[in-house]
Amino acid sequence: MAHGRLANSGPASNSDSTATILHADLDAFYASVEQLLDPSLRDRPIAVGGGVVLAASYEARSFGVSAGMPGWRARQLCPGLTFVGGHFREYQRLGDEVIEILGAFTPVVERISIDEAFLDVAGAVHLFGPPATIAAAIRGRVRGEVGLPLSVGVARTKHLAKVASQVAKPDGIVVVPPGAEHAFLEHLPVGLLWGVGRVRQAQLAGAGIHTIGQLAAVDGSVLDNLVGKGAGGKLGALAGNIDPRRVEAPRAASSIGAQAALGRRQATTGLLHSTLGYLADRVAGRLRASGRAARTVTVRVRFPGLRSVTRSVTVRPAISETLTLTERAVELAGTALAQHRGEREITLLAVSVSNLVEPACQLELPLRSGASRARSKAAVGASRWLVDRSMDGVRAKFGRAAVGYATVVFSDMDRVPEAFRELAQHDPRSSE
DNA sequence: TCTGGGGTCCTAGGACCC
DNA sequence: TCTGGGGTCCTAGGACCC
Repeated sequence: MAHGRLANSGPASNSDSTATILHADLDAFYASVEQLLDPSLRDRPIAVGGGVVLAASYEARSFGVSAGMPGWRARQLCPGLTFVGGHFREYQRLGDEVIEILGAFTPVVERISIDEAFLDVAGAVHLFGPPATIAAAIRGRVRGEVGLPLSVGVARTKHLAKVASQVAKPDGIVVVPPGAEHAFLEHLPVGLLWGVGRVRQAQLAGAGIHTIGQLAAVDGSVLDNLVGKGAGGKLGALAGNIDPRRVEAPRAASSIGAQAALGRRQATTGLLHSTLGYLADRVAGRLRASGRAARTVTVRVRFPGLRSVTRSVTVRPAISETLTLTERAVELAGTALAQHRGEREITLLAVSVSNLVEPACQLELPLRSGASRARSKAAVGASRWLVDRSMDGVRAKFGRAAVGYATVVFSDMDRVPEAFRELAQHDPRSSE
């Protein structure tokens, strides 16, 4: 690193310009947990996953193996690679333990995924010392009590703290003292900025922009033309270190979805019904558990070659009934497929709901005389909702498999471990 | 032989309203 | 007769994040 590791930020002042934002990020989390659980895997190139690499140990990364890579490609790059199945419940448990340790230093913790969180330690320096000292103490406790390597970035803003923790990896601390921000960022690659992925990195590289310093020097309108207006403004602010976001409590999710990879399959009516039924069942269940209903339903159909289309519909009243969601999803998938008749096979189906609202009172059953179509529709909705609620209750006691709609119970969609689906939801509120 | 599951945010065009 | 401007909502797609 051009700027090395700034292990010391000097004595902390109590002024507003002190860097008190920490970003704590577990290193190669899934892979590190596997190496923790099975000592024979330590110091060896391993990957969690199978068809796709979910996480790679640093030993594997040195061969070029990285998360998201197809399994066959990873084996090509690293012939000695060991694949491990994945202990998803352990990931959740150990991730929670780490977050608990963070909470011992400050209540201002914003968990943003299973393995990383922001902290603002402004109110904790009197108890625990300067931020750099707190960062070191956190790392020590996580290493000692949980057994996992954690990297920490310390800076004045969240975004900068996150960049710093990436620079600190593996297993390090980087402190960016106030005033040193521009020097710190100048020679770092643009890809370290939040919001710069493969595509934008390539766009920027095409314009000769490789470092954050170069990006900060670019005129705003030029940047807008390069990567689009919204992204351009954001990137400019980030590169120029104007980033006022605070550490905050997690919000409720604004969408809920589920998907299932199918391999290559003929899009038969039977496949559509069973798969969409299964997915709608998962989504609607979580929707009801959150006490909300959805106005917008979206279905995604993916074809070979990762080409995908989405179809969505916005309805009123909002829905949370499994069968109603299934019907909308089947209709949408039908529309999408009718518009892509050339496609013989599909590789994935996804159902998601958004536009989430507080449900209207579900128990008003308009069952009096002369049921109009609207009224009978409402009655169907209400009775479906009651059936769903009683199934939710049974499942809460006896597990998902205890009861369900026939197409769902008999579908073969549980190839993906339930624990992985639960983990992927990573709803930060669930582990308070 | 391009793969897993779960999300967020942004854009652009069109419908529709005043 | 069809011109102005502004706003909201909806749909489809895409980049990005873990």
